[in-house]
Amino acid sequence: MLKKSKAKIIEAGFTVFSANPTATLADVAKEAGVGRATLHRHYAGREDLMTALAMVAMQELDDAIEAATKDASSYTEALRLSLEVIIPLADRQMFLANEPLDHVPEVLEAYTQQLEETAEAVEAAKEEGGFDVDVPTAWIVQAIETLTYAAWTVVRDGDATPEEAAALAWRTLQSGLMGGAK
Amino acid sequence: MLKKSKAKIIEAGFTVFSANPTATLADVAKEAGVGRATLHRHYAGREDLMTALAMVAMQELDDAIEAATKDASSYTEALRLSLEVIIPLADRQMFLANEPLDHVPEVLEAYTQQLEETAEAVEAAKEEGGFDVDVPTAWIVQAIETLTYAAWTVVRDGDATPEEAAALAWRTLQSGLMGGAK
DNA sequence: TCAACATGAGACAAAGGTGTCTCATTTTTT
DNA sequence: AAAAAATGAGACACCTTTGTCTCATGTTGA
Repeated sequence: MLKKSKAKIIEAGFTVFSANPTATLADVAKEAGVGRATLHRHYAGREDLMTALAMVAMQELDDAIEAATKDASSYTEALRLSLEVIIPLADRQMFLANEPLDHVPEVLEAYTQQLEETAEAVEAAKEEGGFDVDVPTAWIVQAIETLTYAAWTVVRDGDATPEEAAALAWRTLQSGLMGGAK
Repeated sequence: MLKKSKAKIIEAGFTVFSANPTATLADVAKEAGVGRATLHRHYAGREDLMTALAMVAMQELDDAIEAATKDASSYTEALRLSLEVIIPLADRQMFLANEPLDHVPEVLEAYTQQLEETAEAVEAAKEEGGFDVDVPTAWIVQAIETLTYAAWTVVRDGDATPEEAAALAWRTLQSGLMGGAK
């Protein structure tokens, strides 16, 4: 049952650290229904576990985006579809953002590549007319990331359904929230 | 020199915790050029210090917004001006977001009130036609918050000046980033 | 100058988290 | 059934952080 224990620990890690980023390894082990020693048998320490969680989270993101954009009709549409599928995954990512994992080459590389892929998609969308070429790509990438987070929070707070939140985030990105006349 | 010590500790708190949210009180004391015992004389413990930091940060925000919107011509314009002045203050706020301070009544109340004030301003701006009345206020508030954060990050990363970032954030909110023809 | 107060430095104990190890038990594989 | 592997539980030492206390020094204000 080696695989199962590792999987249970990872899943517990997401659950526990999402709720409390400073939770202890004992908390994680308990949530996983596993002895503390067993956790250490699979992951050398806290940083090891965090690294594993980060890698899993990023892989999940990759997979979800890959699946969602498989048959997108354009880069712009691919970005919209990505936004949609990323929202439910946000809670598996957010607690990692504040984890100082930049010094782990493995994580840094994967993260950097993810950002680059987004940037490339944005540039491609620009050529399609999906985004204004005069707006810096760095800004568009940041806006996508943070609006995804915003969408996740309003869903979490019960202020919108995932579909509604995705639509709002995309609209904000594309055409903003301006109203008509009074 | 009582006042000065407290002030130095607070300032050091912002500096140190911004760089590393899990820094120790010894780190803060050192940065403040103050003995660790002195820190404890002014703030009972870590949570006390964090609470003080949160209150100061929120007060700064209030003051900045108050000053910036003093002679705004409309609620919509007031929101734009607020966005502008908030961006440089973001680094004094962000590290507090991940601090579990909800159980401190003092902080919770101030934070709640701040959100409410923003929501009220948004509703007022809606009536002016600044925002579409069909877009939920909760979304607009979240979008303002997260785009402010986005603006702060691009400035931090050297990808834009504060003025550029503020303009980009506001444009995103108002009319989005859509491009014209290819 | 003198008294009150604030401070720095260091010692100290307490608490919590971490990592390691052992041993008995359970589970899996052969 | 027997061997091998994985696990749970607990004990243990180690380290860091925290909070308290004391004492000598420095600063402020009367």
